[in-house]
Order: sequence, then structure tokens, then C-alpha cells
Amino acid sequence: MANDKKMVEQITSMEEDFAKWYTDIVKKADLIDYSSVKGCMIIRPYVYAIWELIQKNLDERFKATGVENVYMPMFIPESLLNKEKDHVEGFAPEVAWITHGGSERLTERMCVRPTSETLFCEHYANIIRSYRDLPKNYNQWCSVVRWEKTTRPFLRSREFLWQEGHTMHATAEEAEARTLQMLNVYADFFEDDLGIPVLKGRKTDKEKFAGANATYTVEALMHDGKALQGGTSHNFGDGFAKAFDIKYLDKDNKIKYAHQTSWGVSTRMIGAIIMTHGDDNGLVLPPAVAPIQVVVVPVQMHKEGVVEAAAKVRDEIAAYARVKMDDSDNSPGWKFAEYEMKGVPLRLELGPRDIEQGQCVLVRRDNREKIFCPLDKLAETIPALLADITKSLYAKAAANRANRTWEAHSMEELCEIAANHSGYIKAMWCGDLECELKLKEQADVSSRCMPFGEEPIGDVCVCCGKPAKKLVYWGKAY
RNA sequence: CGAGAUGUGGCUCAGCUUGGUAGAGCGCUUGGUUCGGGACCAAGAGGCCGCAGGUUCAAAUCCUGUCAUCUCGACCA
Repeated sequence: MANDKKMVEQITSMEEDFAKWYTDIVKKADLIDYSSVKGCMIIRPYVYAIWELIQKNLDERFKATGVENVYMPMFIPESLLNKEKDHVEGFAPEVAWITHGGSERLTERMCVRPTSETLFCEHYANIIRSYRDLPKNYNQWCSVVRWEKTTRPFLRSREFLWQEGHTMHATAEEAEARTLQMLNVYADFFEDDLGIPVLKGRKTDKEKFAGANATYTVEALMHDGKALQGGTSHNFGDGFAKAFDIKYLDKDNKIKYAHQTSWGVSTRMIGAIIMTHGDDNGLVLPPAVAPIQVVVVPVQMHKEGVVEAAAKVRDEIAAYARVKMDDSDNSPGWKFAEYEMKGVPLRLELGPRDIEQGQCVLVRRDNREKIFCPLDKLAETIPALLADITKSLYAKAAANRANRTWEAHSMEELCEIAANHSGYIKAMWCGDLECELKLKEQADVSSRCMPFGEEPIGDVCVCCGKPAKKLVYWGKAY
């Protein structure tokens, strides 16, 4: 059977309607259920298991850099949120307010945290006195609420799970180093474990976080050519420190403001996995975050010894991979389709013919390649295949990005590309907000990032023609 | 917040134009036969037709309102 044949009829084809394909996957693979509150989703066990693997992986990476976990309250009094002007202006339009406790009106209303900078700042102001108290590298895993008008599962929900790291440092240099260090942690995780190539770079002032000096981002390109901000790392300088009075006495006996960073990734990452690797048969999970890495499907289970042999294979694999045997009485064909829809990286088929020959059939989810493997070679074959799947996923995504990256040297050229293609458009920019707005208006693209370490492709701004040093990737984003 | 679409068993939908006993497929339950790409047969269970008014002898169907969801815009640290 042809590899490109769509085998799951219930899923709308990507080519036909990408948005519908996405919602089909999310529902049919049993990832979420909608709840009775708009924009809030029920995260079902299978996808929560993916999130737990993401958490575990990142948490270990964070702690390896000296980060400690804490938990902050979920309520922020209005007066506290208002302390930093840019910050409150950025977030006020989308916070949810609590006005009553029981039947009594509160003297001061509180919002449900949309992010916790203000809470961390209040706490840091209380505990930082001396240079000896620095740095502080705190992180919390929690949910936040932003009352979005348009919502989509994982990509933009009103409540979502995330982590937010907040660090305080003695010097501006140290804060900048931490900001970039965490950006690299995200980039490594995306590329090495999720198989998603990312652009590392800086956001323009228009796109940066409310209250930050600088925002750095890892940007991924989805299968349909739209960009998705995968994670951000912000350098706040001493702006919040001044607003919240976070000061310390330095070695030279002078009082100084501390320097601050914050960085976060959310369950949006799951949306990125779906839209980067998924196909018309369903999810395709990178092995690092696949709750089931290998599914064992016994074939002709009613025959003597088949289930027992499959169970033995399962038990052996359990030593080095997350494995499940499905001995339910569904037909083999049903199981093949089911686990493909759920994105399980490897399927192992074992039937009487295989048992006779001391082998099994391994089928890769990413390219459907069938491999006959002797049972005594599984312990080396499976880990190698899982590693290769991650590499292949990365290569495929990188090829898609390369195919969807254009260069524009004039406004006409840029508009033409934006109108006819989806993806990144590289163009030089002078740094003026006015030109950035003009590109949005005329080409309907926003600046995604100013990547590190890329050569300029010209020396004048694509919009105004004035001298330009910044290379910007433009595109349409989720 | 603007435009459009849709609300009928768990899911996908038909029925509405032309008012008159609520339907199909899938899923679920039980029994049997199957088993290398979503098997088949038989018998079952399951619905105040989103909600509230109105018209009518009679409303899933017509009218008004309302709520929700989806898609596309606007907005989006």
C-alpha cells in the first residue's frame, strides 16, 4: 500500500484545510475535550503524559543550571499589578478579575495571574539584602489565565500550563548571560529532543514583552508555513527592580538595583509538535516525549503462544523504552490505525510466522518503513531507530523551513512573496517602528525575530530605503 | 469586538423548504464467527431536537430573543 495514502478517513487532509486538520487531530487522537468555559480545555491523560515528559526533561535541564522550583499564589492584588507601567498596560486588557469573596465585595479586586513577574518582584524585594543573596534562580510550574478573545487548543487558551523562571542578578552582564543561557536550554530541547528546528534571535521592540529591555525567542515554523513562538527569554534590566525597590548592598558598600530575567514555555509547545510533525494519519511524536515509544501488537492472538511471546518481548523492551502491548480484542488493522493516530514512534508486530522465525516486524511512524528484526537484536535496534526517528523528523522540518524561506530586497518583492507564499521572508530593516507597522499593513506580516549570527542580505531598509543593519525574519504567526 | 456558519442519542449527521408517531451510520452492551491495515452476523440499550418566549388544534420544523461552539478578521506579553 502506498505510503502517502490517507488511512484515517475521519481526519481532514492537511492540504485541504490545515486549521480543520489541526482540530481533527486534537479531538480524534483524544488529546483534549472542550470544557463548559470557552477557551479552557480538558487535557486528557495521553496528552498530559506528554506534558509530564516535557516537564521532566526541561526541569532536569533547568536544575542543571542551578535553578530551584517554588510556588507563588495565583492571585495578584490590583495595586501590585499596577506597579510597573508598561507591564500593566500590556496585560490589563486580558486579565480575569476577582471582585467578590463569597457574597462580599472585596475592598481591592485581584486578578488571576497572567504571569507572575509582580509576585516574584514583591518577594525578591523582601528577601534580597546583600550581594551575598544573589543570584536567585527561581522557577515555577503552574497555570496562568489570559482572557483571550479568540482561542485554539494548545495555541491560545484562556488558561494554560507553563513554567516561568524568574532570576535576579547583581550585574547587567550576569542577567544577560542568564537570559541567553535559558534561551539555549529551550533551543537545545526543541532541536535535540523534539526534532523541531528553531530560529534563535531577538524580538523587535514592538514584539517584546511588556516591561522588558530585551526579549529573545526561539521561533519554529509550522508545516503550513506559519510561525510559532516556541519559547521566550527576557532581560528586564533593572526596570522592575526600580519599580519594586529591589536593592542590595554590594561589596563596595554601595546600594544597587538588582538585574532581572524571566523565561517561559507553555503547553503551546504541544501545538508546535502537532503542527510540525503531524500528518494525515494523525500525530507523529518525537520519541523523547512519546508516552508510548513502542507499541507491541500481537497478530493472530488466538493462536497458541502468541500473546505470551508478545508479553515476553514487551517485558524485555521495558528495560530501555516506554512500551505497551495491546492485547485488546480489536482487530490488528484497527490497532495499527489507532496507534498511528496517537503518534507512537514504533510499532512492533508479532505473529505466529514471526515467532517461528525468531523475528518481528518493526514499523516506523514517521516514514512507515517496515523492518524485519531478529528478536535477539531488538535491544540494539529499537534505541537506534528511536534516535534516528528524531533525526529524520528534524531533517524533514528543516527542509520544510528551507523551502519556505525567501529573501526580499524591495517592498514590492516582499508584498509579492507574502501574498503568494507562506513562510519566512528575510529582509533588512532600519529599526523604525513606522516601517515595521507599514510591513504589517501592506504585506500583513509581523517581525518574528532578528536571528543571531546571520549575514546581512543588503544594507538598506526594505521599506524606507534608509541604511539598515538588522536582518529580520518576517512572517505570519499563530 | 466585527462578519459568516452551526446547535437533533456518546460521535458524525439526515429530517426543517411544504408543521402531523424522532431517524441513519459509527460507537456502546450481550452472544457467536473472525484476526498480517480501521472484520462480520444476530439481538439490545440509549434522545424533554441548545435554552426561553410566541404563532398553531398540533412545533425539531414557522417567528422573536438568548446562549454556546466553529471558521475568518481585529486584538494578542
